[in-house]
Amino acid sequence: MGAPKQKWTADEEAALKAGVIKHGAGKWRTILKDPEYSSVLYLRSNVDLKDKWRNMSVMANGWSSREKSKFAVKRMHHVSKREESPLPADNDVKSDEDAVDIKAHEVPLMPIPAPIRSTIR
Amino acid sequence: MGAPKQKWTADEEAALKAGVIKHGAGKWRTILKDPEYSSVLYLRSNVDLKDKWRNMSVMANGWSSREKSKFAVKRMHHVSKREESPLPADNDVKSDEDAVDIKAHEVPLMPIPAPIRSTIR
DNA sequence: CCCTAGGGATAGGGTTCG
DNA sequence: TCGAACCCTATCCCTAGG
Repeated sequence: MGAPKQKWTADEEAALKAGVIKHGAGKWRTILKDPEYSSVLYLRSNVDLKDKWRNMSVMANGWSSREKSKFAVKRMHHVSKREESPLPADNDVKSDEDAVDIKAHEVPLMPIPAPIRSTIR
Repeated sequence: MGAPKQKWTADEEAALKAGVIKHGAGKWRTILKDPEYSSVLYLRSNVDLKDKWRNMSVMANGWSSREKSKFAVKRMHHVSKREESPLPADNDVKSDEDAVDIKAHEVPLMPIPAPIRSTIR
């Protein structure tokens, strides 16, 4: 196994971000073929770009973290949810009231030239 | 309180091992859906199988309880920038250094039928 | 056939509990 | 303190649709 998992480097993320700004989100193959970024992203496939962008977008949305202060931690183990319950009655109250601190990204994570996508699939 | 942690039984371990022999390591979902093992492993998730296999593998790898180098694990967050140079001279040539000297087990711990990892990413 | 979007599975690090 | 069991999620895989 040469590369079990290729972690994205900061350079690659920057190149992807720049590529999206230049060509637009969704134009993965175009970004990949741009000689400006191909030198950095040549290890990645168009699908990789898509996946990474999805992940970055999710992170930007809500950090939804679990790193709470030691206070107000009601994260205790519950009863066994093993036992194969057909009903997902698993109501885990996360109740995050944390203030989502914006990372102050100089680049908006979803520029998207023109999302002609009106109909939600 | 109930069962915070479900210890693996010998039956489950045997089923897991058999499943890996039959379907290959990494095919956790496939093993789980195999009716041959689902009767034993139905309490486990595919992630559980993966985790357990990891533990078993670690055990098999030569575990010296001896006083070895305990230099520890000063693992600071060091951004492993295995950055690729503009010259594609580096092709991730990771030779297998694993001298898998499995002798104590009749079952190889990594059979892996066929990693379809052929296409360069 | 190639590409993209999306869902789902896997790998590996981190955390918790005994 | 350490390890087994469990959690989190970035990355990878598979497939439908265009």
